[in-house]
Amino acid sequence: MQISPKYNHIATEKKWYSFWMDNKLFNSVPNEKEPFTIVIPPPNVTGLLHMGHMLNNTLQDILVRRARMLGKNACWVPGTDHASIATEAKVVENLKQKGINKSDISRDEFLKHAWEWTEKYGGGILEQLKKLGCSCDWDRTKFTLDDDMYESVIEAFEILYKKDLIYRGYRMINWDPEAKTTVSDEEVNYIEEDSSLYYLTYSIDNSNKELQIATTRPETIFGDTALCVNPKDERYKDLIGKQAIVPICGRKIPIIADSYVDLEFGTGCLKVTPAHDINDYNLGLKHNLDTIDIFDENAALNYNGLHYQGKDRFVVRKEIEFELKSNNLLLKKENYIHNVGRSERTNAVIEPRLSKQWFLKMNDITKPAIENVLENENIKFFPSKFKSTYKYWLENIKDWNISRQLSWGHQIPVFYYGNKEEYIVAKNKKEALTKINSISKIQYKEDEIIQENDVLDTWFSSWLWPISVFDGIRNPNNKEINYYYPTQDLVTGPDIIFFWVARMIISGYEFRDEKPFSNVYFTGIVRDKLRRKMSKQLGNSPDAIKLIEEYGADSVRVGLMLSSAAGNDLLFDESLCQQGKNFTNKLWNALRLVYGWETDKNKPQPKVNKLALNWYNNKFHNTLELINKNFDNYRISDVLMSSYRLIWDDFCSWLLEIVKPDYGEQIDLKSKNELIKLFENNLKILHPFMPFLTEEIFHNLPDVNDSVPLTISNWPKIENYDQTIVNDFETTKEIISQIRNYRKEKNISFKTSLDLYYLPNNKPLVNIEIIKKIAWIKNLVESSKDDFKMVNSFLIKNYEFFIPLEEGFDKDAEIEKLTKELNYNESFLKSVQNKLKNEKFVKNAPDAIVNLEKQKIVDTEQKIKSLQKSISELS
RNA sequence: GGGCGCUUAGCUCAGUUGGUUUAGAGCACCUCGUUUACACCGAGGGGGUCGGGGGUUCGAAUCCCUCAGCGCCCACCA
Repeated sequence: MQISPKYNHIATEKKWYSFWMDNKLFNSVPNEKEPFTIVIPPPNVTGLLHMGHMLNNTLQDILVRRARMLGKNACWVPGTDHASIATEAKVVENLKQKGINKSDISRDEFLKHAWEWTEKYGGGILEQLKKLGCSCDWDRTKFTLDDDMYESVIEAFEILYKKDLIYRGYRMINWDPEAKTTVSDEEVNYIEEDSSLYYLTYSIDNSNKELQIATTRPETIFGDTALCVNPKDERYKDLIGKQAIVPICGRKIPIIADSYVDLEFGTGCLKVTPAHDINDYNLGLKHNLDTIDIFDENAALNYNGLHYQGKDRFVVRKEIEFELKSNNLLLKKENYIHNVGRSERTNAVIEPRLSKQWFLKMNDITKPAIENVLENENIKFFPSKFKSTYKYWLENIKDWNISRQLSWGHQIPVFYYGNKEEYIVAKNKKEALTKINSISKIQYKEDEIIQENDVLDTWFSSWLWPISVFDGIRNPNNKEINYYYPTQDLVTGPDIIFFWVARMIISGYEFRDEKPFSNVYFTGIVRDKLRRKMSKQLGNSPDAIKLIEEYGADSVRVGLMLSSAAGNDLLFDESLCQQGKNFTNKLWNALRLVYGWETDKNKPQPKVNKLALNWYNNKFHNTLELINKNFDNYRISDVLMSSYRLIWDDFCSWLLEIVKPDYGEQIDLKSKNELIKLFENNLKILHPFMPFLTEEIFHNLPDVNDSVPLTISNWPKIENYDQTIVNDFETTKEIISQIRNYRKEKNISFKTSLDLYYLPNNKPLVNIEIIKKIAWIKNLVESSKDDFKMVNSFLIKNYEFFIPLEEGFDKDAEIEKLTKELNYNESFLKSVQNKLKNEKFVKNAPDAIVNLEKQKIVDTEQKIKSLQKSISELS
């Protein structure tokens, strides 16, 4: 059998993913082993895989695969989120195209459409994650609107309601007059727009005085319920407490004082419209003002708008400007630029609007979330800098508005009866009816009670995710939740630290009195080379699946991980995938090389091989120690880079080159067996990053025992290694580099054998056999300087080596080179000597540091001596 | 406006609680090389006064102050 010269990632990935699935290698059930659990941040059910998902899920897969190899019971729970706002928007849009208006159909009909949509487009993202190689336990796949998940959310609402943590109250929300729905703060874009500032005149009751105010919204005067000035403003002091008359409508409103008003802005006098501005609303609350709503759901004026009733607010703005002007009530109009909130979806100008909403009291339940992250580190953040963001939010936490005026989601389990202001909380209508009739004098019929129309904020189901996927809300003592909870790692973006991470921590302690996870790894945002966020509009986001198809999943994974420190943005460029692909090519060819070797069972192991293999084994465990440490600190990019260099440089460029038999020669059995073992270990540490390629190579290694697939094999155990062997080999590399450099400078072919001379007082070099083989050294001659005319010398650490000169070398250039080096060493020596002359240094610095400096002097003096000799020799 | 953070080689970033010679890596770049694993390669090389200034210290990329530039989050001035 032959190994294909090119690695076929398409066929290989398909083959191994099926193999892993068929053998249920990713499945997990509670057992006696230590659990390692990750719950996926559930992507939008109808979403498609983008670069952010790729980064995030690659990381999770790396952590899960390593945990599995460490012998833990690894369980990665996949699933999707119903994403109420986004999905409902898509469904509404789709219906619109079919000529159906959401407001014309019943809730049940709408939900039917929404489910059809979800079934048609849902779950695609999970299939894409399989292409990436994600080792989720797919039998555990959850969707936030599955019956059991739905019930968990309703149960959680009930529990919190019983604890008196949920209440109904007013809140100013963002109203999209075009879509006729509320939109969340996140869906409002504030854009700087040209506008006008109108200066209006209000007359004062029982006085001939007038007052000027500045406003961008003259059409809202119908909702005015006060004028407000700063109490320190001398101009208006005498007017405070008097009544002003609203232009056109003639209503009397109080003139109040509040330090909120900026003396410098406009006229220093503000008109207060509590129904249509959040700041005015707060002023209204503080000063007990009336609230007059002047708009209907289209943001046209209602009956409060008098003769403007039925006209759109922007039409009214123009017409009222004319009316005010003709009545001499418009003093002036200035150009003005300010931020206008527009709906992300319809681009309509958002109207702030007062509305009844449901809230969760947050202040009472955040204490453990603060203590366990900030005071003790029961939950660790990587990087830890996000702790300050987290802290700031928790310390300034506001009650959570959990209701959304949508249909797609968990319908709030509140049932109204009687005057529709009375309500109870129940799991369903039947239970609600029983409850109501047991407390009410009147006996209601089923059609006389109405369930709250609103659904819960999507995050209200997400915050329960680590608990609800194991059914820990409904059955708090079931076997699964007790085994898998708390989970170990959470991998997510810092953009949802408040929406999701903090709330999961809060809910974990609230519902289970236990953290939801031990570590949070924050990824950065994937950007393009120009640091722009990847977005559909810009079209700068590569097609994730196309990348996988072109480069292979392993190459893309490596590309993503090469430069992704926790919390750092990833500046993605396809060249990163190319680098990943080059690495797969390198590994594939290492396999091809080893695969092609013929073995001689009777050949004794050459000393060179023994030295090299022993070195690599030590180097491997030295690096493995670093890798394990970096894994523990979630320095995943560093892990990959260490592995990359270990395998490319140390394994391929050094070890394989040394052990590689000469043309026509065979390799001895012992070397080959040892090498295969080392190769296998390399594959293991790479497996979490490159699962497909490593599994494929592993099964193709000659004479390997591959009865256990790499995916469930054991992570290499650290063996004691000898640091001096590792260090000595570094010296060896340097010497070989110097010899190569010498050849290059002197234009000597690498095939030409050289003699290498060394001084008798040199310490013997352990790896001299390797130097001879790799650097093509014919003879190693112990010598004294008098023996030969020296042409070049190179000094590495404490060793001195010489190569005899050919005829006709450039003597002056050689002297110049040596003199340059001499000068450097002399000035270096001086600086070290000065340091040691400093009594304070010698007194205060630790002995180890001082000794180090002393050693520097010894070494440098020796170098200088040798350089001086060489120069005089040449002159 | 309030809060948090960043600034180290052309680019992306390490630098583990101040001390291992002259601050590291990957990529990119330059030179040479098609040798039977790999040109998706090999060998070699150049490149940084650690954003500016000041301070603490025997010693600062690392700690403090200050200035400059950049980024993110929250609020969103009528």
